Amino acid sequence: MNRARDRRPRAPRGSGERLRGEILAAATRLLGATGDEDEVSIRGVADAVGVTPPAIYLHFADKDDLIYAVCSQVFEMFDDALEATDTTTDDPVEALRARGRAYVRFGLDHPEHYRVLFMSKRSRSAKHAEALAPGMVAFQHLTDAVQRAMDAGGIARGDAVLVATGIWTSLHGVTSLLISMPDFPWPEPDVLVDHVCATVVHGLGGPSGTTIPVSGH
Amino acid sequence: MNRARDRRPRAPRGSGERLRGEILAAATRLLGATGDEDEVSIRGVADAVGVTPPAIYLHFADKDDLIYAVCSQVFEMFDDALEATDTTTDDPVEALRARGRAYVRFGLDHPEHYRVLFMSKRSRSAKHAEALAPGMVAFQHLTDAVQRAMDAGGIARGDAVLVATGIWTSLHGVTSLLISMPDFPWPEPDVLVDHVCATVVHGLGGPSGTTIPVSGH
DNA sequence: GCCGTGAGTTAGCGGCGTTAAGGGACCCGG
DNA sequence: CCGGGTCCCTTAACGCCGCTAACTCACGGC
Repeated sequence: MNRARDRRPRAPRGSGERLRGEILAAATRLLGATGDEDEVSIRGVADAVGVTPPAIYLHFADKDDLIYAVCSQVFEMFDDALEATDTTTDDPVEALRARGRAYVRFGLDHPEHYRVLFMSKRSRSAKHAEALAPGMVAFQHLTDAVQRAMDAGGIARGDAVLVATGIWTSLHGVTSLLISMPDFPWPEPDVLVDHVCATVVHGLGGPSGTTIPVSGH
Repeated sequence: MNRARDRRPRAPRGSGERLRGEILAAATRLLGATGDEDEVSIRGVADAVGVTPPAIYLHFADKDDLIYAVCSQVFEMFDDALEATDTTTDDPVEALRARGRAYVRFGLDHPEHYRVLFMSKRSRSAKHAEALAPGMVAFQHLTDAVQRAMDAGGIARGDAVLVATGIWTSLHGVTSLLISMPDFPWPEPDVLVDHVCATVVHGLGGPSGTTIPVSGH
């Protein structure tokens, strides 16, 4: 491993923030390498940075704070990634599907971060809610996209928030199961994602008699 | 707490299995009380039973083995609970919806166990797969129910396994998010579950022009 | 009555998150 | 040129954790 056993040189006077950045970077690297937050230990991070464990606490309140900071960093790109899909099409229904695909892709691209924010058990702290804030923005944007699809007549009118919630939970279901049960005999992820997106969207009504492209065997 | 600090009387000769049962019961109780597997410690379980920690290892290989045994116990009722819904209706599409509602209800009734089996990170051990076996039976039965709905013309024909997978992931999405993000402003769980079930099923096609009962506000 | 064996125990290892207290280099006022 | 403050980090330790090696001790069979 990349152990920096050699003590890191003392930081110059003004730069207390610098260590914070190095800790964050090391933690990010370790979380990515192990794929498991429990494998990322305060002691391990300290060692990778070349510092002693208590030094971490000068910049982060506790381990959760550090982990959330790492995930928060990644999730700042979350809403951007989803919003970017809006430019790919003018059809608001197709836009919903593209958004769904982007959601799942983002989760699979950052499985550990996704797990920490959406699948972990310590979901009641204020820190967690804070780290999750970008996700809440993304939810609002999903609701907006649903409303646009309704206004355009692409899907049946109804409670946009409820419909957005339903879409979100379904996409989360795909994402989280693909992450946590990699050994299940899944169909090709793309096929599954497209199927769920199609099911969810067309299930909302739309032009009557639409035939669903259920991917046959 | 219920600490049984007093040493438990020595077990008679033949009854090695008895302690196993007591350990399992204590672990089940502790998991239910704390709602978090990490809060259930070998030392805590041993203390609750009135025995020293190493005694646990006479009956369980390691902590995961114990936790999985606890969850496995609960999940033996899983498939039964879902299959029981089949007797409630003759309409195979309505049967699918009833099955979906039962799935979510089971997850919410046993959140810690559901989390361990479907949302935890140590999902690669043989023990885990074993504990999950009843869930796999339930998946097969879901696939069968989907096939019946297709045969009856209730939903569009297609790959029953893919469709079942899509239904499962969507239901899991609702269940797992309700468990792990209790503070999100969810709609009433029943409303959400019914909405997702309706969306998923009607999204699969069926008689053209079906109007979806999207629950408006 | 001795002896094997089943059913536990005592003692301890290495790891964890976290905290209290201390030290040493730097900057500034004198 | 020197004393003091302050910032950055260390040393030492506490109390948990999962887990293991080695031992004890009562019971049942010969």
